[in-house]
Amino acid sequence: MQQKFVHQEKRARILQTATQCFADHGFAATTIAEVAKASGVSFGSVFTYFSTKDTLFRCAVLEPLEEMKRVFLDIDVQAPPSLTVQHLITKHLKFISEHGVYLRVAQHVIAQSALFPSLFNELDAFHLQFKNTLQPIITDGQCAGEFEATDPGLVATAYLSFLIGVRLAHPDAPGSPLWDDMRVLAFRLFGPIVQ
Amino acid sequence: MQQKFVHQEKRARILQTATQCFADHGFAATTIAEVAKASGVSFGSVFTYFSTKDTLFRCAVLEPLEEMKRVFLDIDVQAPPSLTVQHLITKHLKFISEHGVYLRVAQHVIAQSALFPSLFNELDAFHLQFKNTLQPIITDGQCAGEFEATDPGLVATAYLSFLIGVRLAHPDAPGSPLWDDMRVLAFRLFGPIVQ
Amino acid sequence: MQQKFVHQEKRARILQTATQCFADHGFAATTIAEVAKASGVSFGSVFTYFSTKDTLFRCAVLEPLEEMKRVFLDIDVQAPPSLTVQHLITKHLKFISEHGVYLRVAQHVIAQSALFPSLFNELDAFHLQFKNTLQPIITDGQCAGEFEATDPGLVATAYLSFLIGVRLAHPDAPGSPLWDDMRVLAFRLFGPIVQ
Amino acid sequence: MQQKFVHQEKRARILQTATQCFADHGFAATTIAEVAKASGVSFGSVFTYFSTKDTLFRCAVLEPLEEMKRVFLDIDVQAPPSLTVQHLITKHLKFISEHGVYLRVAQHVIAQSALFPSLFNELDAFHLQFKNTLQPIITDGQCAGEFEATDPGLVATAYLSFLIGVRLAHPDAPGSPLWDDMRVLAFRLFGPIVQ
DNA sequence: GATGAATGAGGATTCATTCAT
DNA sequence: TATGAATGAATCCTCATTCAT
Repeated sequence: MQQKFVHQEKRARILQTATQCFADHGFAATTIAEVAKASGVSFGSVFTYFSTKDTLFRCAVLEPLEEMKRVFLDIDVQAPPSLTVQHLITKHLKFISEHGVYLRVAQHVIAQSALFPSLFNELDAFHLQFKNTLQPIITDGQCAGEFEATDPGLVATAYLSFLIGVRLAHPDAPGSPLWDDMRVLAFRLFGPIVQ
Repeated sequence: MQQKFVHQEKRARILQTATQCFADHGFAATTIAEVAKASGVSFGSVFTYFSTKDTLFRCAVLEPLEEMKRVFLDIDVQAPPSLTVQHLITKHLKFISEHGVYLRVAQHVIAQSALFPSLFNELDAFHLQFKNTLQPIITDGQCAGEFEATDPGLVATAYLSFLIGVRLAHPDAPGSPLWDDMRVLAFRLFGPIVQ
Repeated sequence: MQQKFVHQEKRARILQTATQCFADHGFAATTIAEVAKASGVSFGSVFTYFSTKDTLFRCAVLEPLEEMKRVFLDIDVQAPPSLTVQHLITKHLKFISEHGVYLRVAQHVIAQSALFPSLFNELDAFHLQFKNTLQPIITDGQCAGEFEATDPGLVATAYLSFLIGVRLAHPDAPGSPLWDDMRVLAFRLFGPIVQ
Repeated sequence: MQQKFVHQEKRARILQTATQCFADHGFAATTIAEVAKASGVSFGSVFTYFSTKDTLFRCAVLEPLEEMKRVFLDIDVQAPPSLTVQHLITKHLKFISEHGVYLRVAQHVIAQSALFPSLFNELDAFHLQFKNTLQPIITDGQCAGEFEATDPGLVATAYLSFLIGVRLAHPDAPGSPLWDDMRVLAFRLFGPIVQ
C-alpha cells in the first residue's frame, strides 16, 4: 500500500517535469535524460514508469485533458443565460491562467497534428464537445434577447479560439491581472446587448 | 544576371519547402534531407543556400515577417475610426487565412521561446509595434463614442490574441467561409457601441 | 528437507526454460526477464538460483554434459566389434534425437568458441575423450577384418562430426523415422567390409 | 566510374569484416562499432552502405549463398556415377574448407531459425535444391551397381549433414590435411560397392 | 556551384545486476 | 527467500555538418 503510494508519487513527478520540458522545448527537443535529471530520478527509471518517450508524451497530453473536460464540459446553468456565460468565462480564464504549461503542450499537438494524429483526434473531439455544450447556452441567451443573433457555433468557435490565442500569446504567471481584465473582452464575443 | 535569377528561384523554392516542413513537424523533427528531397534539389545544395539549419529556420521566420509588417503596421487611416478598424480586420483575416503555413512556424517560435530567443524577440517586437500602431485608432474610436471605453492596450492585445487563436485552431484552407464570418466576431472585441 | 526439494525443483525449472531460450535465441538474445516469465518465477528469483547470466549459461551447458558423458563414454564392449559399434550408434542417435535442445546450446558454444573459452574447452575435452574411447573399438574391428583399415582417429572424428551435423540440420521431433534411418548411414563411416 | 569502384570496394570490405564478426560472436554480440573499427571506416559509414544491422546480416548471409549455389548446384555429370560423386566430394570439401567463416554465419541462422525466419527459409530452400540435384546421381549409381540400394534422399541428407558437421566441428585453417582425408569418409556414405 | 559520401556526437531504448522491502 | 523497482552502461540509429570530386 505504501509502495503503491510512493510509486504513484514518483510517476506524477516525472510526468509533471516532462510536461514542463515538452512545453518549453517541444516533443523532439526534449530528451529523456533531461526529464530524468530534472525529476531527480535515474535515467532508467523514466522507462520504468513510461515505456517509451511517446507514451510519456501521450500521458502528458491526455491525463490533464480529463480535468480540463470536467472544467469545460460541466456547465452550471443559471438564469439569466448571460450570467451563466460570465461565470463560465471566469472559470475558463482561471483554468487557462493556471494551466499554461499544459496548454502549451496541447498547442504543440494542434500545431503539428500530422505528427500526433491520435492525440490530435482526442483534442479535436474535445473541441467539438465543448462547442456542443456551449451552443445551447448561447442560443438561450439570443432567444432571451441578451445576445445578438449570430450563428451560435461560430460564437463558440470564436470564444474557444480566443482562449487559445490569449494563452499562447501570454506566458504570464497565473497572478497577472491580464486574466481578470480579459473577462470583459471575452464576454464581448457573445455579442451582449446593452439594455 | 540570368544566373542570379536561377539562384534566387532555387533559394526561394528551398525556403518555401522548408517552411512547410517546419510548420508540419517543427524545427527539431524537420531534417535537411527531407527538405532537399521535397524541394527537388540535392542534399548538399541546401547548404549552399543556407549555411546551417538554424539559418534556414531564421530565414523561414524572418523573411515573411517583413511582408507581415507591411500588412499589419501600415494602417490606412480613414474616417470614422470604426470603419478603419473594419478595414483592418478584413485585411488581417485575409492575411492570416492565406499564410497559415507561415503562422504555424511563427507559433512554434512563440510556444518555445526558450529555444529561439532571438527570433522570439523579433516576433515580440512586432507584437509591440502592432499594439502601438493599433492603439491610437482604438483611442480615436473611443473618443468618437464609437467604442466603449476600455484600456486600448488591452483591446489591441485581445484582438491580436484572437487572430492567433483563430489561426491555430483552424487549419482550414484559405477558401473557408470561416474567415469572412469571423470578421464580425473580431469587431466585437473593440466594444462597438450601437447607435 | 521438503524445503530443499522445492528449491531443487524450482532451480531445475528455471534451468530447463533457460536452456530452451538459449537454444532458440542464443546467449546474447536471451534475457533474464524472458526466462523468468517462461519459468513462471519472479524476475528476482532467477538471480537467487543463478548469480549471473553467465552462470546460468554455464549450468545449461555443463550439467547435461555429465549425462552425455555417461552415454558417450561408457562403452559396453561386446563381440564382435562391429556389433559394439552398431549398439553405440543406436544409443547415440537415440540420445541426440532426444536432446536436440541441449545440443543446439552446445553448438552455440562450439560455433562461438571465442566468446565462451572455458566452456569450449570442456566440450573440446569431451570430444577428445570420446575419440579416445572410440578408437580402440575401431582398431579392434579393423584387426578383426570387419572394418577397412583407416586412421581410427579420423573415423572417430568423422563419426562425431556426422552426429553433430545430423542434429544441427534437423530440428525434427524425437519421433521422426530419420533417426532410425540414419543408423545404417552412420555405420558406413566405419568402413564395414561385407563378407 | 572510379567513384563507383571505390564505393563497391569499401562496401565489400565492411561486409567481409562483418561476416567475420558475425561468425565469431553471433548476430547479437556483434556491434556496429566493432565492425566499423575493424573495417577501418567510421561508425556512420557502415550505415551509409547498410541501412540497418539486420540488412548487414542479411547481406552477409545471402550474397555468398549465390556463390555456394554455383558450387553445389552445378553438377558436372561424368561416367561412371561414382566418379562424379568423387569429384563432387572433392569440390565440396574444398569449398567448405575455404569458407569456414561464412558457414559459421550460416550455422547461426540454422541454429536460431526462430530469430531469422526469412533467412532460414532461403537456406532451407538451398538445402532442398541440393538434395534434389544430388539424388539423380545417387540413383544412377545405384542402378549401375556402384552404390548399395538405399533411399537416395536419405543419402543426400546424410552427406550434407556430414559436410555441415565436419565444418562446425573443425575450425581448422583451409590448409589442414583433414579436408583431404575426409574425402574417403564422405564417399563411404554413398555405400560404394567394392568390386 | 552541385553533389552526396564521410563523420561522429547525441538520443531512445534495453537489460544485467543490485538492493530495499 | 521472494520480489520487482532502480540504475546506468552499452548499443543502434539519426542527422547536421564537412569536404572531396
